[in-house]
Amino acid sequence: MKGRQVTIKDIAAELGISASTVSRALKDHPDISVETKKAVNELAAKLNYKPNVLALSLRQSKSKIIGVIIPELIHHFFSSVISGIDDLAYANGYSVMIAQSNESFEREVNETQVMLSSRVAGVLVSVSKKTKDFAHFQMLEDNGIPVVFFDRVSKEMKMDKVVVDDFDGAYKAVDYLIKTGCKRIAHYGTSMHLLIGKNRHNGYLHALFKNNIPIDDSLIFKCDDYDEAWYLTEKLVKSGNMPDGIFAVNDITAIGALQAAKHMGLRVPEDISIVGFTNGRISTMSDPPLTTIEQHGYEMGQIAVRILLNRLEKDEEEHEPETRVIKTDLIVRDSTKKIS
Amino acid sequence: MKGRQVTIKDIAAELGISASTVSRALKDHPDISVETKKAVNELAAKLNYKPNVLALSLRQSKSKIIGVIIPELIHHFFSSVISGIDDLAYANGYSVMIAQSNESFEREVNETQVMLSSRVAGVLVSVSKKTKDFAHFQMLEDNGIPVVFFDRVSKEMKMDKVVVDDFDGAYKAVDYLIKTGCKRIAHYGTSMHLLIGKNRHNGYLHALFKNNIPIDDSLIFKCDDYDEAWYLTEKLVKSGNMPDGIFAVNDITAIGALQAAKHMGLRVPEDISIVGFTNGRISTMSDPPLTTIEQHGYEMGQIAVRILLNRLEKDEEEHEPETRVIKTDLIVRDSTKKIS
DNA sequence: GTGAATTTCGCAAACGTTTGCGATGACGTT
DNA sequence: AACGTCATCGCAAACGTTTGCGAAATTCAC
Repeated sequence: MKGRQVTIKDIAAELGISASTVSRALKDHPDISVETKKAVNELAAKLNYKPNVLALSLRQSKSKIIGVIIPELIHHFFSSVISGIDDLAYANGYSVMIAQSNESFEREVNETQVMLSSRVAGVLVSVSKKTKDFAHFQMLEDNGIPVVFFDRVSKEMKMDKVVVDDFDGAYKAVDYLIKTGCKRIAHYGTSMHLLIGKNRHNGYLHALFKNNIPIDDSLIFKCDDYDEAWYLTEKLVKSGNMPDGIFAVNDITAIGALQAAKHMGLRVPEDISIVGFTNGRISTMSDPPLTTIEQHGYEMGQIAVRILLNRLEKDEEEHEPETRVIKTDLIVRDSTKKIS
Repeated sequence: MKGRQVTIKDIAAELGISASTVSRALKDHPDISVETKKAVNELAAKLNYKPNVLALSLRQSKSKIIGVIIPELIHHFFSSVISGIDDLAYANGYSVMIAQSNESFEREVNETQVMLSSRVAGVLVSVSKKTKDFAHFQMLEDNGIPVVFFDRVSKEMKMDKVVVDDFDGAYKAVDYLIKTGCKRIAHYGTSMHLLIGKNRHNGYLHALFKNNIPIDDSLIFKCDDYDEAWYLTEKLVKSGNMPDGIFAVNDITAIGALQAAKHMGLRVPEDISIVGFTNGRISTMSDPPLTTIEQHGYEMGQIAVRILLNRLEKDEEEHEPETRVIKTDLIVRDSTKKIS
């Protein structure tokens, strides 16, 4: 059963014609007679011929593969982005090669080498938390491989990006907290060297400012996962310096805070309101279900692919980098009070 | 900036030697003098030379790409499997090409064609719910591309498989419910034409049998998602025919039941105990956190890769299909009572 | 100094495909 | 009869790499 795969030459030999004729016949070239075309197509179907894309790619020195580099596959947000990428890529005849950096800079660099080696058509990437040097991506561009960044981006890169409007999303979240009566709102945020962290932070600040609420630095924390949120929230309750609202940088963190608060005897949302960010599957599963910000990951993936494809078919010499911003939506559930 | 990529010929030309010498120098062939090797390696580093794997794969008619076909990327379980696949593949110098069938049979067939066209080294697949005909996978094998199935498999396929011990997992879950005092245990199950559904169902039955509890058909339901579980549980409570334990086929379903039960005024686990299956991220986020069965998705991915790689390096003519069964673990949380 | 052994390298073919160009033959036109 | 015009097809090169084989050049032993 260990069969070689059938090639154009096999068809040519069986039919007693040349490989070039078979090639042309298969793509309906006008130079080929109808009978020959018919014979070729029939035999090709019978032998279950599939073109060898390796040879094809080698010939025209470009492949139909889109590379994707992400920090971690298991995050719901990233898998929804990839889902969007895969669907649109598939619809356009491209395949998707994935590589997770596992938040390791070395591995991320290594993956870019692999992408280069594989001569992918282009690369979509969300950088790892540790990445502060972007030379490896520039290297891809220098070798003619377009790069489009999504979600996790950096300001200094002058390349195509598609990001979520984190500032506005954070603003909406905090503004809603205020509108529902919260006066002392904490922010559980992530590292500031990622734009995403900075922008959400600024959105938070802006909402306070717009509503004439003074900024209280003692309510702003670096805290971006479940366990940290548990610990921090527990400590806050014990300290007696409890806020009446929390805006967390992601759903996991929000739920950590939510559960800790409940565990400490607080009622959500009566005693404290909590808002997350991402609208992952888990946000509907908590008790109460979490008010959060929808990031439209699937659409983000599709847009990234579209930008890449556009650039590939344009094939221009110089390219003006573009930044696409995706609007967020506030999803109101029961971890916040209603607007009265 | 739109640069061609550096090839072995470029190095050869610049150094005034032949391409074959460069090739041999790069892989430390003994035929090449130390000085030449040094010169080649230095220039290769300077020019940032990366071998073109397309050409390489074409030459030895086999690539270093592992294809993966799955129903849906966004399921936590599948993304953890892929994570395991990717990590081990990466460690062995392979890349991973993914393709989601979106539970569509046509697309699944199509993806196998793409895999064949891409001349991948092997394919790992979890079949779609709609797949009842496996000819397209046999076609891959006939063309010399090994296939390893995981999780969603079918009995009649005589190929390599790696599955979770669903029967035993279900048994453990239900047995635990019984040991903690439940007498009337419902099963929210999935379609029986997937082995996974049948095995979990049988595990449920076996646990009842072993504990001398009569089987009550009115407690067995086809119900495998969040909304269905909500609706069904609500109906059960209203009917007054409420069970005191539920074994659900997955976490999502379990949480749907859990929330509906709470919403109807029942206490979990005092009035009703609930066990899920998968141990996804969400199972820690519900209130109370869900008792469930750990499926070891990450390990499953790694094992699938290992089976594939073994087969690739063996390269034997005839191959005896192997089935690996992964043991599950019961994860006890607070949606069930304690053993007294 | 001769022959043999050894070191170091290049030639060319091959993987499967595409494509510019030229070749062949049939046919029609003068 | 001589020519041009088509329609149909094949040759060969190219993409980047590996590798068997042979060819130089050098070294060694006598």
